[in-house]
Amino acid sequence: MAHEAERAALSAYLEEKSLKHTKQRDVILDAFLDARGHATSEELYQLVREVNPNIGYTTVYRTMKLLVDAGIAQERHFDDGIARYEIEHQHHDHLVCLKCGKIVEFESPLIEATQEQIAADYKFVLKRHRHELYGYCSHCVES
Amino acid sequence: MAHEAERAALSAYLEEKSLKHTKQRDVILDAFLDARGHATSEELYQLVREVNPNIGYTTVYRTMKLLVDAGIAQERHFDDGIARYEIEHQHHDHLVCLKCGKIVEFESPLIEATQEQIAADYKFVLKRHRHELYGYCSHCVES
DNA sequence: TTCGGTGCAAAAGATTTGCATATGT
DNA sequence: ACATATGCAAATCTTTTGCACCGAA
Repeated sequence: MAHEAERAALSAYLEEKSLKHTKQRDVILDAFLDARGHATSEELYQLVREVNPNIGYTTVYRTMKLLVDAGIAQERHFDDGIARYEIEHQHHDHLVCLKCGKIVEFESPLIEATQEQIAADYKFVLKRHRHELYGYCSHCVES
Repeated sequence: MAHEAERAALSAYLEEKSLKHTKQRDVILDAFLDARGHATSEELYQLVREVNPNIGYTTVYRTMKLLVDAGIAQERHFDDGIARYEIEHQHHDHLVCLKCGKIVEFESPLIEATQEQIAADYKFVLKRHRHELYGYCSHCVES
């Protein structure tokens, strides 16, 4: 069975908070991890229903919120205003294709450093950031 | 009367598209320009009603969409998911205070250049970007 | 047995749309 | 006159909440 690290993280969080370990939470965690990031609530709901059609929308929302609190998932809003979830990991930003919707992650230490400098200039204590580049991917530019 | 440039731009756009020049559109344009950016639809609606209480929510939304199409306004979504409008201008990004909501604009040619480089690396043709730094402003850090 | 969890339906908040009426051109 | 604009109310869309019932510990 895959996803051991995240399963363990979830179990630890549930135990710490005296919350319960349910099969719905397992199914949703699996769906989220299988989706490999950037899945919307709707997409997760569909994936989850393939495994267990009795799980409701509400539970998907509530569980994703739980995973965010547990530090396993991160919620993001791109320009369409719909929430997407990705596996929590630091220091990366996104390129989004305006035509096909493809999302590519990138990292730039230079940009990271510059952000810190800018925050310092304005006397802000930085907590997080959002950096998205929108354009057309090589495939969509040609067509 | 202020806002000549934007008024002219709106008139030109209306004429070009055979749309009509109404007093509602004037009032909303004024409210938007007076707000100096980052106003929500709700805030614009309130401002507009001070001038003319008969103007409806719908017209504010429709007119802001029109201003966006005309290239006068730009719609942005920060992390709260509510649309905010700012006067169209290039090359700037935002620092947002997580406590008091203060929004500061900044520019960084270095970051701009790096973005172009990254897009090129991934063979993306860049159209626009969003770059927001979230943290605590100097005032809120102290309290 | 006891809380927390689930699922449904209903509520909520932001934005959009249908439609009859009003108004620029 | 005619086409577009407006304002209201109702509809949408995404997400949240209330509540009775279910199930993990």
